[in-house]
Amino acid sequence: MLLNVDLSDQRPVYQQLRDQVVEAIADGVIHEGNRLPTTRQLAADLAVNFHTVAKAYDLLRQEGFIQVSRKTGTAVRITGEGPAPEWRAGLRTVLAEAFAKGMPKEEILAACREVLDSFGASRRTDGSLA
Amino acid sequence: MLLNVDLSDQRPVYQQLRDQVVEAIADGVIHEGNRLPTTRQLAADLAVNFHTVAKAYDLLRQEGFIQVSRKTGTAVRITGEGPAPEWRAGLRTVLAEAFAKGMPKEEILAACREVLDSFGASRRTDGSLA
Amino acid sequence: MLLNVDLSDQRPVYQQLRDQVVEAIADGVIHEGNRLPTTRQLAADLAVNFHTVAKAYDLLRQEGFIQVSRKTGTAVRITGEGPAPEWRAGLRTVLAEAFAKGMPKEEILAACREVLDSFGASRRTDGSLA
Amino acid sequence: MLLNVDLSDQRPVYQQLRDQVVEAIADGVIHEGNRLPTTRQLAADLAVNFHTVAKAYDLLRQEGFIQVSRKTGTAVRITGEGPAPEWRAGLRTVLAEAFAKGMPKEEILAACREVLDSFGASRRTDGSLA
DNA sequence: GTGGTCTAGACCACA
DNA sequence: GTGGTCTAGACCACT
Repeated sequence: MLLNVDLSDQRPVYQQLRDQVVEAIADGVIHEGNRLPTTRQLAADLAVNFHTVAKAYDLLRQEGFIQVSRKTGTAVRITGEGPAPEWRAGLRTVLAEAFAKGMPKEEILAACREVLDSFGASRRTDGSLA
Repeated sequence: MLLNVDLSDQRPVYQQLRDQVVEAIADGVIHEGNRLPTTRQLAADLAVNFHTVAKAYDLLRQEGFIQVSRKTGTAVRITGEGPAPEWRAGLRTVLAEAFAKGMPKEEILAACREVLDSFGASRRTDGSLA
Repeated sequence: MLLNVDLSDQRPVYQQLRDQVVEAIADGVIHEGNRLPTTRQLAADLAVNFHTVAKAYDLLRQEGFIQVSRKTGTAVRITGEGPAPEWRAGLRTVLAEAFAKGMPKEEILAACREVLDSFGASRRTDGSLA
Repeated sequence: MLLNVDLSDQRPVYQQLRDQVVEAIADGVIHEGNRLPTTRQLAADLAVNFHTVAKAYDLLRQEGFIQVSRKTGTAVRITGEGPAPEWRAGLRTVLAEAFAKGMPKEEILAACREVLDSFGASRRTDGSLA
């Protein structure tokens, strides 16, 4: 079960799914060309409304993380174009939260390094997502 | 005009204000003990309802960034306790967004370093926030 | 009618509702997973504004007593993490009130025991809260 | 400095003063007949408005903890009549907070015992309060 | 004069 | 149909 829904999470369900797919790509758990389950399939597995899954997929498509085709379904797509320009604003806010709470810059940077080190390490064979 | 509202932003207004105050603290633009404008004053300056400002202030108070007193109004408060444990999850998501888009780890780390370098540097003389 | 509002009470209405829900959980009248009425429904039943009920629910959510989901509404959540550290300060004040009024320590302790004995005993069949 | 004011505390200042006096009586730090500072004196020491101190004293007087005389000033008064009937409601709420958070009854009772044990032990010679 | 509470009602996001 | 956001305005508590 790679994707899951936490109802106690503040984020909307579609956002949770979107974030988990992005992190799964970063982790290397899913790769370029891997196919994602159909919206109805994933919705059934997670016991959520399929419109919710569709919204998450649509968001991922707009952001360029996946490619949707009527014939071949939904597939992961690595573009290499880098994040959108707004990305830095989000990074700035997250880092500011820690620094404004008194966390030293070196520790924040160390945390970033640790997180980055955890990316691109995992591999899985079956490619199932849920 | 340190604080401002962008209606085209998808974030709620109170969240924008919260984020801007946190970044202003990280930037060193406002410091321990500095007073923030009164809810009604800031609301008037930004042309939003005072309840919206009050919600932003309440959120900042819950997070420990400010101290609200009926006597002295609202003041910045530096705790030095570090960010909440959930903070790392948010950091992970943000960094994953860049890495999944093909941005190299070194570049991501460089971006983090740049953002951190921009903190704690600014100073302003008048202390006005809006 | 499990929840009710007393306008002559000095506590704000949202605090009364919060306290009553906490006591209802302690009493065992409502359990893990039980759904609370919707904010607008409860507001209508109690003849208060739905924002007031929403504030009570938001407080309970912050404290970890309930879980709010756009999907399933509001549900009771038992965490088992124990009270916040500040809890002892509140306990101390309450006990001091009795002791400073001359109530003997054994009697105070007996009162605590009685109150605790009354918890976790009740059960109700219909599950209606208001 | 027996009494002090914490602006970051959620409680109003007059309530903080009232609680501290009650706890000081329970602790045995101040006794029957001890005189409290004048409102103006205490207000000056704590750097608060003297109306605030007057409000705290008035509350304590209404509750029977102190006696106010134009001639002899304000003095502590132990009545031995026990707490007001509403006291149990407050106790119930505090204990419910812990039990609803999963704290075992024995632990709650142990906490009550510890707090009670801490009462009536202290003594001070000079009787100064602030 | 500050923040807090409550009301009333509109509109939106989410599922 | 649920909760969330925002507006508008009244009144109160506290200092």
